[in-house]
Amino acid sequence: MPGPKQPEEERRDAILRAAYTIAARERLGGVTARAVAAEARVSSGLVFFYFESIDNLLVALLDWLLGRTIARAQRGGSNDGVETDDPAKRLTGTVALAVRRLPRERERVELFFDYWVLGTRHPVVRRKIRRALALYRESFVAEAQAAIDAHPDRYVHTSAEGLADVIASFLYGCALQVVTDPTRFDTERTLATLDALVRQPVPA
Amino acid sequence: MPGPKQPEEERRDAILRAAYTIAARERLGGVTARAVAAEARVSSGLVFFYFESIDNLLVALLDWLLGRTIARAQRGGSNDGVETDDPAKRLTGTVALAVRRLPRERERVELFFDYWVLGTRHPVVRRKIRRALALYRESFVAEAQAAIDAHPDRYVHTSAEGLADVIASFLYGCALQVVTDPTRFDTERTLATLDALVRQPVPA
DNA sequence: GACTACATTGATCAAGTGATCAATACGACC
DNA sequence: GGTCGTATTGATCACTTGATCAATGTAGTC
Repeated sequence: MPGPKQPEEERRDAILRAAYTIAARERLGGVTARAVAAEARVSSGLVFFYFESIDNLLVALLDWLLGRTIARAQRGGSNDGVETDDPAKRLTGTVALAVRRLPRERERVELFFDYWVLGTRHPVVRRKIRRALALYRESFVAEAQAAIDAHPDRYVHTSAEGLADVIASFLYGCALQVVTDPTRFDTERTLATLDALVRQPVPA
Repeated sequence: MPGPKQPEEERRDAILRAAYTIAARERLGGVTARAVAAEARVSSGLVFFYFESIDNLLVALLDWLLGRTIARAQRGGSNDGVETDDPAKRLTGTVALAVRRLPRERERVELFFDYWVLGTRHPVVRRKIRRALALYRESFVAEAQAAIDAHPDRYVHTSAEGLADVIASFLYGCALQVVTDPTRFDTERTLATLDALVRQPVPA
């Protein structure tokens, strides 16, 4: 029974939400035209009517995903930290926040890795993934610079970009471990260790 | 023209090597029965004769890959570092070695991430990947323990396992960045930053 | 040379995929 | 109420995939 049913509500969004539902359940491999159509209670042809190709749908889903994840990461990233006047403490606090958020974000982190693999064949996806990683990295540059400025004697020959890079590496690795083996990864132990590692003892 | 051609040379290994050739060129997604058979100059049926299923072939390839990569990592991991009597310097030297090795190992690291993603759907692969990651992590425990013992005042409430965890996270993140954007990632800058971050100034 | 055990082939099947498209139904406008 | 543009359907095509299997070739044995 063809014909427009709810032209007002954005049918496109409904399909996109259905795609996310499936992706959250069965990962990217489960996102097929038929599966999305079934989930959205829609014919398979309509998926192509709105997105033209499955690749386009996947890219749109990635955009949607990045919009939500990055927005949330930045919202809780720079400003929401613990109130401190010590830039170093502030930076470690930001890192701690990011690590603690990982277990909750597991679903999206998994999808992100899926897209990372997809990006090896899909240039558009690859570009978007790179850009997202770069944005995440750069979100630490400002606080890193402040920390460097506060302890110039310690960070000789160190740039804020380099420091942000190290932080990003650490966080990506934590994300990997969280997704790989959530029960094994001990968030607080890792943070305590990190703290001991970078702690600067006050000169007596 | 059926019939055994070179029964002496292990045909199985030839197929496995062909699978690796394709995987190195087009990643795991390119490893299909027909592609492997063509690369090995063999009929597609023979692939199933030796491996029964493509999943089995992929698992065998993963084993082969892990055997080579882990063996190499352990060979150059603990013993081959710079000669130092300071355990902390020795540990950072080991980490530096691991990071510097990444760009050369890029091909295999990429495949490893492919398998990591595959493991989310494939229990056997998942188990093997987890085990490989655990082995890699544990390869730092001994040196971490030595570093802690040498500076017990610094690493209060810090375990060797926790320290190895942090090191592993950092290295996994570096690996991700190397394969994502090899031209951007600055190995030496990252190492210098890491050094400044964990450097302990001698008390005046 | 016949026989047997094994290796090897390639056509073939079933399942699933993305994509196309003629047919149709609905809403709006005159 | 006709007709026109847009949504929507579902059957259908072309293609790729993993897997199967009867047929066929080869080496070794007696």
